[in-house]
Amino acid sequence: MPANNDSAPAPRAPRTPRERARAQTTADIVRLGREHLAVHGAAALSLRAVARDLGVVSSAVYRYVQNRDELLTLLLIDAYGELGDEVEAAVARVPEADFAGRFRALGRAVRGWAVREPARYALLFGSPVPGYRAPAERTAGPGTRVIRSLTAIVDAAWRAGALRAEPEPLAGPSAAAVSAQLAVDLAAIREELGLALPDGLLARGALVWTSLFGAISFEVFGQYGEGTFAAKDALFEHHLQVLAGVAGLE
Amino acid sequence: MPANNDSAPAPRAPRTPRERARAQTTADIVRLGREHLAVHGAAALSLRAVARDLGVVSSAVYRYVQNRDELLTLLLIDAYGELGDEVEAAVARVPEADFAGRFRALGRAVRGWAVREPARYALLFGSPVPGYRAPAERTAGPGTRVIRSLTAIVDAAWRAGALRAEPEPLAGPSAAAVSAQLAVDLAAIREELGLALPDGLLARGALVWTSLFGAISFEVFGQYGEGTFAAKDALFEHHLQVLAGVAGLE
DNA sequence: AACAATTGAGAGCAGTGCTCTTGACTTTGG
DNA sequence: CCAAAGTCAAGAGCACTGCTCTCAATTGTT
Repeated sequence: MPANNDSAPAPRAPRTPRERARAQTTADIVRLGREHLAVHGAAALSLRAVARDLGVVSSAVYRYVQNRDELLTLLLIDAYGELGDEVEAAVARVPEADFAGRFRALGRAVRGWAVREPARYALLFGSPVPGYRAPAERTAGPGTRVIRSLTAIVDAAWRAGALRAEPEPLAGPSAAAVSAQLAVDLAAIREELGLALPDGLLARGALVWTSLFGAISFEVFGQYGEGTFAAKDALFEHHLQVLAGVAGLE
Repeated sequence: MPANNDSAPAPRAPRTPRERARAQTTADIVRLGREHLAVHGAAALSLRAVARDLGVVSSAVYRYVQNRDELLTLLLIDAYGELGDEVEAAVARVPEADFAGRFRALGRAVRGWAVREPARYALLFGSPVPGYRAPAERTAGPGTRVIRSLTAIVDAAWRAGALRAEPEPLAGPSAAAVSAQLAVDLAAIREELGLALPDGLLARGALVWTSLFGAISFEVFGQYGEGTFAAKDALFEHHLQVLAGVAGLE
């Protein structure tokens, strides 16, 4: 698990043996929960089943985890962390100046993890689990690592003057529909992420971002149909290529 | 509910009063199920709750619906039907020759329905309900109406020679990754949908297709964050504009 | 060693999907 | 017209879920 961004009474390195044992049990619960999640899916995640696997009665688990939702939150953070680690590592493996290459590496990393961990991917990017609301204060940090990586790549390309062409400004044929609110919202995002990208490229970045996850979700969630489509790798590579162009990279 | 594409012992117009009563009760169950689905989500859909609303004991519902999965399937078909109706109507409202306009109308129709019916959208395009497998023989027909509409638009534009430019062939910079299998798969799709589009445009169509749903899913599933982003309409219009360009329309 | 905090077990409540039996009702055939 | 056949709702019951509460035992600390 990666560094969890403070906030909340962050439990630090356990000193007493009690704290050590407690941390160990909690980690075991998360580990078993992760396994159940991977096998049976989020909505079927059962605290009682985890307790059985832990060799303990169900009520005992509630000593370590407030309720089912809290376990889901722990698993959410856990998954965000693993995905973030893999994506950042994959991006770092490509030379800093190869912006399109870095983008493709990011896309492949996300897809690779998603295909390997469909249930956990569904927890992060699929339809929300009914009745569960992720606490923003705990998931916002780890949950934005991938989008930060993506925008960092595009922004670096922009600053380096390596963007293929200036895309059409936001006010184009559908100028009437483009509200001033959008410029305000984009400015807020630019501020928050410390970017230099102009509006048009920022909006295109959002499209590339959602498109990437749309393509992956279609594959992971089986919308392509069962086995009818075999060349998913090749199609995804094609999509990465086109999306890089949409972002202005290349 | 729209025409359900035969297959299965399609129950025709009920003659006897028994059949009439039975059909009425089944329709009531679907209606109540739809309401529960819209309010509480798919995974929380409870046959017992539907029975309560129907003013009947839980076991009685099993006379009309085999099990929870069957009700889910009925709701799936119901939702596909409604979405398909709305999309086709929206597309038909735009002149046949305005290909880009038809595409945008399709996108807006899908998004409008999705925002209005998030739980049902999630049932169709979100993460799969654990333990539930949609029976392909019953959902394949109604489930492909939107993609058929989309490909029909692009294909018509192609046949009319109205595609802005010939996009790069599939074998580009990432030629090595583009397998022969992809050409085979694309040919199968072209055959099945009766299209004339060349490989490159077909692949781009798939990207546009998944991108559209990626953008909508991000909005519907709340990945944008709560209220932090207000100009979703304008951003979506921008995305439609860019995606039309990706498809080769304009 | 004594104390207090922590922990696990167990019972219990309310909910779920689903099955089976039972009794009543409706439709149909002779 | 009446009985057989078909249909239906109700209820009990099983196994599962999340979660709470009490009680006893363990365990670390003083």
